[in-house]
Amino acid sequence: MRIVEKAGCESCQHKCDIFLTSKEMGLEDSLQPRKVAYKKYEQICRQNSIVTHAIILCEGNAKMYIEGSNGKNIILNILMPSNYIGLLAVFGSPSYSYNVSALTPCVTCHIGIEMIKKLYYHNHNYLIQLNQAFGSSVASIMKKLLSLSQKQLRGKVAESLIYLSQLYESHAFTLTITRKELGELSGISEENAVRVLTEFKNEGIIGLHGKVIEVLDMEMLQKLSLIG
Amino acid sequence: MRIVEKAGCESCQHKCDIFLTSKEMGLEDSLQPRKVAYKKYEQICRQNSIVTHAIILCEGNAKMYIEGSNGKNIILNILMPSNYIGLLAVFGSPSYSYNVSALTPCVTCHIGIEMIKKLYYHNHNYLIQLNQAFGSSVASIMKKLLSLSQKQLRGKVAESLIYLSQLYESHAFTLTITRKELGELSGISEENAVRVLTEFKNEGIIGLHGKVIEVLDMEMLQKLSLIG
DNA sequence: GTAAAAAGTTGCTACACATCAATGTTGTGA
DNA sequence: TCACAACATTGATGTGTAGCAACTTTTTAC
Repeated sequence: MRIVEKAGCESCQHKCDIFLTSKEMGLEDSLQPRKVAYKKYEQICRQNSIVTHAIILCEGNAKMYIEGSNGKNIILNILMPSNYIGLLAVFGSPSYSYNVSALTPCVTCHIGIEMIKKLYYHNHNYLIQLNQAFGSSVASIMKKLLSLSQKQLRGKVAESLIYLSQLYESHAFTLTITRKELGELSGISEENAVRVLTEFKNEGIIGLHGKVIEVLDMEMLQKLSLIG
Repeated sequence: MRIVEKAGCESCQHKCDIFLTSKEMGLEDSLQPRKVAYKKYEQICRQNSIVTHAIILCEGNAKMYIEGSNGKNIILNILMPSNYIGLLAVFGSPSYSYNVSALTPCVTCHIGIEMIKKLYYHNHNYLIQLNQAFGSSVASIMKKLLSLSQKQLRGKVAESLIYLSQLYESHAFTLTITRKELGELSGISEENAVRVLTEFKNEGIIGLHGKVIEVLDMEMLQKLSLIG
């Protein structure tokens, strides 16, 4: 990781109004937000480490995941600009309860936790936005909980494909994750992720060419996801 | 459910300062908090229904659970006084993402969402408390996610027993849930919940007499939970 | 451009777990 | 107190899924 510029961060300005507000407040330089660049695979934040900044993803794709005691991971989310990264940890807990690492080269915006707290009181709209983002994260974790414990292979993969299709806002998309990671996103093994993808291709539900996936029969995917 | 008194609610006053604040603010009667009584098994809030009140559990035990499309449940938490019930939904989402129902007769305190929003701005300490409770809920859901997807029977049950022991703050406790619900709490079938309990008893890890469980070897439980 | 590493694919096997069934036990309401 | 329902327990069985191994394809790095 390297710091690319001290302040500015126009790319996430539209979202959170942090920068306008920070200017209004006339904050000293050391409290101003910073942009940081990460290489592919680099870890942006680590489970159990202390939260010192709120982080917003400005460019690139990242995965949010938790790792179990046996070394296997579960991917909770794929993060896109301009998602919050530090969000779930900022106010609730002093340390991260998950990892985030870069799937592609990424640029993030780091905002000191002290400044966030000032803004917290200064701008109520920002606060409500933060809480809403928080809430929808919880809802999506709940969904994953159900999916992992009750659905079987095909239902889990179907759900992941629907998720990815919504994430990329298109029926055709290029995966930024490997088959192993698709397995971790679905809570299944790499091998079974491959097997189910092949099945879906053979059944005409999806088109499959390496990392490029095209959803051909979304209705069927929805159905598969629902029945498990 | 029945409304037992219009305001007051001394039992949760120590926790959130809502009532002191509401008096300071001189709120009209219709906005004052209300106490509500529920019978055993009665549902306190329902998945997908609209959130109109923040709810605090004042007396009794309740289970927070989500239900899947196949009718099977996952119990997220056992709630004790004075846990928040509506918490995860209050600011994040307009509707509940889970169910809560009474395991024993319960008394709750309902606070109109409008009043919560007023308090939100009026008392910053309350706000921070709320966010911290929110955060620890998220952390516990993450833990469950890992447990469900990576541990096997004995590890899951061990984790549930540790959870219950901490919940009741004692090595010996009387379950307010059935074996089926212990299964739902652990993400396994009722039959296997029974089998593992019997195993643990035969191995001298726990004492077992119907609903009364005594943890005899907490260290072993911790170990079992960790290795999965 | 070539070698090495990473990612992807397929078949086979073992087993952990859910499910079914039968039966015993406890609790509850008339 | 009796009858019925809910809860608890144990054994037998089928199957969904992880893990292993062998192999091919793609990507990465020098």
